[in-house]
Amino acid sequence: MAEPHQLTELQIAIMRILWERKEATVAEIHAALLDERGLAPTTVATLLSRLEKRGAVKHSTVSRQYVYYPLVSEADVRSSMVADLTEQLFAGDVAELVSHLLRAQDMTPGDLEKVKELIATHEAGTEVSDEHR
Amino acid sequence: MAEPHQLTELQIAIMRILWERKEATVAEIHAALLDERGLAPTTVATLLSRLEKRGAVKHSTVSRQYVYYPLVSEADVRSSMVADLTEQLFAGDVAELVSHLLRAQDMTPGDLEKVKELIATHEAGTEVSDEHR
DNA sequence: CCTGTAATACGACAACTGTAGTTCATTGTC
DNA sequence: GACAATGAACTACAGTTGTCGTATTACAGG
Repeated sequence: MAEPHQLTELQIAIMRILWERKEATVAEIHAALLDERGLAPTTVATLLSRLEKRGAVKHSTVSRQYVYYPLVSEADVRSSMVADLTEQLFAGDVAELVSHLLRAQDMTPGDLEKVKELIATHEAGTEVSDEHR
Repeated sequence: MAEPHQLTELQIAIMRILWERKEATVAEIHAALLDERGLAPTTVATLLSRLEKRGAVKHSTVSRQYVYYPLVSEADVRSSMVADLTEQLFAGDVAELVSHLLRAQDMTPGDLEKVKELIATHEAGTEVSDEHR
């Protein structure tokens, strides 16, 4: 059984819908994906079965329709996948990843601003709780 | 023809060796991977052929041995894969990725220090004309 | 009851990946 | 010149993924 935290693009697309709505029927998910991808309803159903088989989602039955909901959280998947990427491409060095983000044109000046704020907030948060102990 | 910039774990492991050494024979790559993975020499050869087929590496022949070298740079692969991950899991928002890094236990205090330095250096480097590295 | 319809279950197929065995060609040695 | 060793080419196979078509089942109406 494959890691339920390592997902492919399409699988993530499906999970994203589930994460947003907390739960959804096959038909709903199919409808949500119709715009960008022209998938057949059965295709979506197959994907969901497979995701269930490996523990990423689960379903309950409501009047002959399956209602799926996520078993793994978005945060878990993010953590897992970011960690893997960091491990594989940056030898596990998170700072190197950020360095890449800065160096490559990946980060816009706006992003940079936001990041600086994030760091400030983050430090304030951790520092305060530390020092007020 | 699959994107030569989207690589799997094993493929990256091979590319990493090539990136480090600039070039290597099949035997060398096999030797380098022997410790962690117990791959047969033919397995490594197969992987390299496939990587060549899709344009990630190329080889020249030196006295009946293939010497492979990378066609895609580590920076390219990093950019491509980080961008994809950001797109899929963070709706393309780089700041959100960093935010995740901060929030999750992914980043150690040491990493945070390094990141702050990186940002400082980065800003110094981009506003004034700059030096070279 | 009978039947059409809406949903799921099941099976298929092509690509790609990880993994390796087997065959074939080249070349250094007696 | 025949032979063994070395290295590449080719073939294979199972597992996962993306994609569906078809079979089956259950339920609402008549």
